[in-house]
Amino acid sequence: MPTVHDVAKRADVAPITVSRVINNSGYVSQATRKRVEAAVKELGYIPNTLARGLRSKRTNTLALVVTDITNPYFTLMARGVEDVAGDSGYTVIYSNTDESEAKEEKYANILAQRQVDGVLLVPAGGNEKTIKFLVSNGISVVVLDRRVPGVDIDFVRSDSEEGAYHLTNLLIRLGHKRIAFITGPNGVSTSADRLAGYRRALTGAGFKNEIVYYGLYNQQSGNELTKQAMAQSPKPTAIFGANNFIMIGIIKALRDLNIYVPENVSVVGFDDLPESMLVKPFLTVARQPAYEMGRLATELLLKRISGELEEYQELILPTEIVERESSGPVKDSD
Amino acid sequence: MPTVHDVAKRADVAPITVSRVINNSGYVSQATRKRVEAAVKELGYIPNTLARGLRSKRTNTLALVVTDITNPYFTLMARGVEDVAGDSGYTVIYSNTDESEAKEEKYANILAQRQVDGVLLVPAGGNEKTIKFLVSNGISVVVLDRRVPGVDIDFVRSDSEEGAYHLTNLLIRLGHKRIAFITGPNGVSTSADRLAGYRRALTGAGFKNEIVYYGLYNQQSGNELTKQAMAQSPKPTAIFGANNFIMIGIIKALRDLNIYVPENVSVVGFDDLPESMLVKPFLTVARQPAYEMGRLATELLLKRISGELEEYQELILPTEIVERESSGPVKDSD
DNA sequence: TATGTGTGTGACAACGTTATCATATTATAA
DNA sequence: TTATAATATGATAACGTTGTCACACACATA
Repeated sequence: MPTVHDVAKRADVAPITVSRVINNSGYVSQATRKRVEAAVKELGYIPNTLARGLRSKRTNTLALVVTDITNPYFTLMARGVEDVAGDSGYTVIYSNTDESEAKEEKYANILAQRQVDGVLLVPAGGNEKTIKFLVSNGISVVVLDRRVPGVDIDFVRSDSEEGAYHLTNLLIRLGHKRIAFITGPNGVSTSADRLAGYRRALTGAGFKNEIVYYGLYNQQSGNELTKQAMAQSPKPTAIFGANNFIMIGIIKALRDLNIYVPENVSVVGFDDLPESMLVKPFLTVARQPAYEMGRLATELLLKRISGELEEYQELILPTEIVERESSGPVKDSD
Repeated sequence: MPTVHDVAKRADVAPITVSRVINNSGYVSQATRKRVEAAVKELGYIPNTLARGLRSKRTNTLALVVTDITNPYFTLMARGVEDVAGDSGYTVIYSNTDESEAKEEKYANILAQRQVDGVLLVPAGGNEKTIKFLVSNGISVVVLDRRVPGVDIDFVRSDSEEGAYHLTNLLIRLGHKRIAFITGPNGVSTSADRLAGYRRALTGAGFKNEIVYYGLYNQQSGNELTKQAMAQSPKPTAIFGANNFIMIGIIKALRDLNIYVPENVSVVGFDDLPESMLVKPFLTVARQPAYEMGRLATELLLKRISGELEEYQELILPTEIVERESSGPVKDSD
């Protein structure tokens, strides 16, 4: 492999001049630049990012740490991240925590070893440990999707409370009075915020009977909790799933129970599913602007890295209610 | 940030001994190891992978280059890669080429700069340029999913020809005689192989009327070509989509045309869709063992990197035919 | 004419780690 | 008892790049 030295020798300049040419920094005359560029091409020179990073303290690498990259919500977010990062010459490393703080810490350690310039983090728990660890190792952090109380850092998320409020109100307007809320882990802020929105809507309508099930943000959990909910008497006439996978679990459970949606039970929830994978979109949802969140968070992170930012930011984006077939008026008998 | 030197000073040893402890290499006495480990902990020492890689020539990084990581086929493959890589202490970088050779070359260059130890490549075109470039830069390569003729390298893919043959035969057994084949780009080997399987089945049944449409491996292309196909007279009674996104395009086009599946037209194709995202699996498919392919390819790559392999391997895994509701017997009138 | 500013180039050292070679001690085999 | 191997530790240099400082020249300004 040729190095700057080889290129320098061939172009009859000092290595540092080669560096200036490939980094487009400092002063280099047109003639010299041409000679160096020719030498680079002739030798097939490829700069070594390890040596670069070691010396310059910048790796042009970001990390996106999410709970589950196969969730289309995070996949779309990743696209937003990738697009902004790529345009600025950054490479992105992805990691999955599966909602485990242990995994999160493990990855944080790896990212520190790799000297990434910044991390976009969807925190697995409410724990601030990872954030502090990264920051103390000189790595900029933007927290995505979730709140972490009492930490001075940049945040980007959508308005879970407001989205859940509107979604619940939609059900109430359709005449539903017994609305079950099936959500994720108790300690995760999105769970709490969506629950708060659901509660605000119920309270606003004068309802006192909240029906809440905590579980995990996955299909199986949604499935099991739906069966629990539908075993009660009287049954709920509508179910709110706190994320997309939970919603699918709900729909499948209802089908197993021979309960039609929306004729017998309405279903709504958070996060859309990708049109590219569906024959027909069916679910009424509060859609989070995942791509935009990824974009904004990355732009924020890059500014933070370059030091152009003073105060910490907290960006909260609105959700969009998309009404489809899974929600309908309550049956008269209910 | 503390370095090996700081740790060494604190543990009263030479830096190289610290290196031996954290790498578990060479001889270190129990007592010394304990002291070093204590010092590492006390100082919060984190090894710098840049320096490590620069000196040792190994970065413990692999890259997975696919055409579209949002395709669940590749997402599942990525999981297989990640699992094996993670277990062996490797980090994985992901890149999307969107079937563009230009992007592929761009990423190959970035990966070379980053000194990755190996690349798992789904080649965008039939071009061997990228492969040769990587190999010439000392990077091991395993080619996934597609053939590239005339290149000495490791291959892992599934048996497209055989899968397409069985799928087509399934339609023939159901009485279909006019079977349209909607596929991806002409130059991509999976297109060619699946077409070959389709042809072999037709020939075996004595049919002469192949109906083939080339396009892209996406929903829109599947959609448009289906409308073309259904504008012919006589219409096909079954359509074979060469991948999952094409299939979804087919289904949507048929719905737009008020054609029922499978009552009026049967639909089959390659690649399954993730159960986690579907309310109800519906499509009859040849399922490729994507996770297993990812696993095997990564194991192969790691062996190739460590030099324990002599001859180049070519692993071809069988597909699994999953019969569901989208395929049914042809109507009598046809 | 003296001074300052923009331009162009290079020498040197350092980033943090580990490969390589060297040395010393202890255990084992001949 | 001597030779040989296994164990334990360290000194030195090198990986490939760029930050920092230095120097030289051209031109403009006071």
